[in-house]
Parts: sequence; structure tokens; C-alpha cells
Amino acid sequence: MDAIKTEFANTPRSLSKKARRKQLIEATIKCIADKGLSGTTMADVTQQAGLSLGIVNLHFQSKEKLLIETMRYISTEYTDGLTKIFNDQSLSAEQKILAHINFDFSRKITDRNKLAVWFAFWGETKARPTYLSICATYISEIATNLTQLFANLKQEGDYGQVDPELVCTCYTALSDGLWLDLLVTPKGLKPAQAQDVAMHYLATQFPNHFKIQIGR
Amino acid sequence: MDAIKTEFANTPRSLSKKARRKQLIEATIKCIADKGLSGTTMADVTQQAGLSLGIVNLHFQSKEKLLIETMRYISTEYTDGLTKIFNDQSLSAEQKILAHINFDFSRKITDRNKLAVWFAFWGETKARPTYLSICATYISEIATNLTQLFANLKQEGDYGQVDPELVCTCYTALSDGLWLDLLVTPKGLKPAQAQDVAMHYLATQFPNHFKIQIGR
DNA sequence: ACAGAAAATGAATGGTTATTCATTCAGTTG
DNA sequence: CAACTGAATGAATAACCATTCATTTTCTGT
Repeated sequence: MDAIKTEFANTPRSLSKKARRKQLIEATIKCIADKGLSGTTMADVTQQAGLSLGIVNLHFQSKEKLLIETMRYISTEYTDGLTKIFNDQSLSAEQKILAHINFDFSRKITDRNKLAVWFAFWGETKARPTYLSICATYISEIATNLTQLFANLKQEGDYGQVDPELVCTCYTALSDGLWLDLLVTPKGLKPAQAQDVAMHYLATQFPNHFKIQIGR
Repeated sequence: MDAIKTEFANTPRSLSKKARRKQLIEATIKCIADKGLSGTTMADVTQQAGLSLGIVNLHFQSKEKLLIETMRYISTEYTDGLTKIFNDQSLSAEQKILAHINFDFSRKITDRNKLAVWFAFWGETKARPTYLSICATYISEIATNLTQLFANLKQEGDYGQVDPELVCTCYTALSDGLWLDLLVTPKGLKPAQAQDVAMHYLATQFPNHFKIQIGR
């Protein structure tokens, strides 16, 4: 009972340190989406969280560290979701790839607030080595796993021409580019359609496993 | 003689208004790449340009307007390059598409400074309607032209299954995603390899026109 | 060579914002 | 329930930064 209250209540002083940090990170995501990275102030973040001005420095020491933790938060959420799929022993390679695509274009991931945060941080990677190193970590981890899945599929089917590493690079870039589409032309492509586009590419590589629905 | 001096000299007061604006915009690009959009100050930009602090307000009225013009500058450079290719009457559809890919992964476009600027602005589009409307303009213009080229190619060859609009969406997203790769993993993919990846996708759609080089 | 126009300068200004910390407040313990 | 602990507050501070504009410098026409 007490544990439940601690978990879900939102009144001051009722949350654990970890939960309070999460609350502040989520407020930061909202602010970056609404005001841009350059327009987000400590006052904005704390007001969004419904807390007082000094709270960020209490929990994160500085704004810079809050931003780094925010980037870590969204990239961890993403990699954790994919790792769970990859490690699921009950799924075949084909099913894992399907689950992967499904996850890439799920509501949780294609939420425009989060997409705005991804691109804001990517735009700063050249200037901030810390951001770049966070990227480097998740990129290589995902690429290794995904390439492995494509290699498995190649073995299963009759895919002599397929280069798993190339397909991984191509799929990953395609997925990132479709996210951009979802961010900057929200009136255009919808997540489900973006997923169809990604699927269309996989169908070119593994026609025995994946089919395109013509006239999406 | 005088015109040449005006064109190339960099000393104060020797440049036309237009050239001075260009100089400031290019300094802005360098600063955004080096310090991030959120870390770029007027002092940074003017110092980078080797000019005095007040110069930006003299030529652009405000920092906000300088940033908008910077975004317009890189997107105009991109669309102008593509428009020139599309309007070149001496090229076939196939040649235009080849020129398009070549341009997408040329030095001029895959310069990491400029890529950093693209992503920085994309990350702010949700927060700034002006940025979003600049994107909307070039996106639809390019998509119309490129879809047309793919439709032409479809007519030329035996491509019953190909959906030109889908291929356009897919190619565009792929290209954007490969730019991200070039930005965040400079030690990994090189522009020429990124171009090969894009070509690999086109080869899946138009095998009679484009060939993949296996073992890039 | 001179006057007037235009461009550029940079010190000064004023608004904004991250950070600090003395104080308040809520939960816990004996 | 009183003393204690640590989380939270927000006014105050200090640093930062965009913008202004009086002044200086350069260019142009005569």
C-alpha cells in the first residue's frame, strides 16, 4: 500500500529519488519538444514538472547533466526495448525482426516529443563529445544484434545475394529517415505508413519472409 | 579588377551587402557545428567572421533572423543543386537520378558542419513554426520532382511492381538517415560508402538501370 | 582633396538565466 | 510527540548575452 503510493503519487516529497529524477527528465523532454533545446530554461523544466526552481540542481547538479541524463534516458528506453526482443528465446529471427520494426514505429517511439529530442541531441553531437559517445554506444550495440538477425534470415532462406551488414546499415538509416519524416511532416506520413515503407525495403531483401501490401 | 577584389577580398567594407550576409551565415554554420545551436552566441559568430559584435544586428536585425536565414541558406543550396539537375534538358531520367545521388553524397552536401546545422534545425522544427514551414517548402518541391523521375524510369523499363511515390519516400528517408550516419559516426561510414548504400536500394527497384557493386 | 554617405565598431545597457543556500516543510524514529 | 533527517523551496546572486547607438572609419562623387 505504501509502496504503491510511493510509486504513483505525485505530491512533493512522496517520490523516491529515482522517480523524481524521471519526472524531471520527462518534463525536460516536453520542454525541448515545445521550446527547442536552445529555448529550454531551468524555470521551464521545473514549472513543467510542477516543482520549484532549485530542484534540478538538487537532483542533477547542473543543467548540462540533466540534458545528458535526458539523452541517456531516451536512448536507454530504445535500446532496452530492442534488447528485450533480441534476447527473447521464444521468437524466431523472422519474428524478432518483425517485433523490431513494430517497436521502431510504435507509439512509444514515434511520439513527436521524443523524436524532437532525438534530433535536437543529434544536432549537437559534433559540438559535445559526451552526446557523441552516448550515440556510439547504442549504435554499435544495435547494429551487432540486427546484423546477426539478418544473417540468420539469410541462412534460413535462399538469399545468396544478401549482405546482412549492408541491410542493417540500410534499414537503420531508413528508419532514422522515416522518423525525420514523422517529425517534420506530421500531416503527411503516419507511423503505420512509415512502417510499411520500412517493410517494403525488407521485402526486397527477404521476399520469402516478408510481403509488401501493394496500395498501402 | 575591382569586381574581383569585391568578390574575394575579406577586409572590412570591401564586400557588398549580399556578400557580407553570406560571410556571416557561413560563420554561423561553423559556430553551430562547433558549439551547437544552443551554445552559439553573437560574440561567437562575429568573432568567427573576424568582424565586430554589432555587425549581425546591422545586417540581419536580430539573432533569430540570422538563424532563419542560415536555415534558408543551406536548404536553398540543396534545392538549387537539385533543381539544376532536374531542369537539365540534356540528361535522361536515369542520368538525372544518378546526378541526384551523386549530389546527395557530394562533399559540398555531406560536409559535417552543414549536416550538424541540418539536424540542429530539424530538432527545433516542432518548437518553431518558421523552421517547419521552410522544411515544408523544400520537401514537397523535391518530392514532386523525384517522384516524376522514378515514374519516368518505370515507363522506360519493365517495372510493373514499382510504386514511384513509395520509392521517393523510401529513397529520401534513406538519404536523410545516411546523413545522420555521416554526422554521428564519422569514423564509420564514408560518403562514398553511403552513396553505395543508397544505390543498393535503387538497384532493388530498377535492376535494369542500376547495378550494385558487391563487396564495396 | 573634401564633404557627405554608408558601413562598421565596441562600450554600455538591460533583460535573461543558471546556480546558490538559508529557510521551510514533511516524513521518520525512538 | 519531540527531535531529527533530508527533501524542497524560491529569493538573491552573479554570470551571460542580445541589442543599441554614439563614434569612428572607409568609400564615393564632385
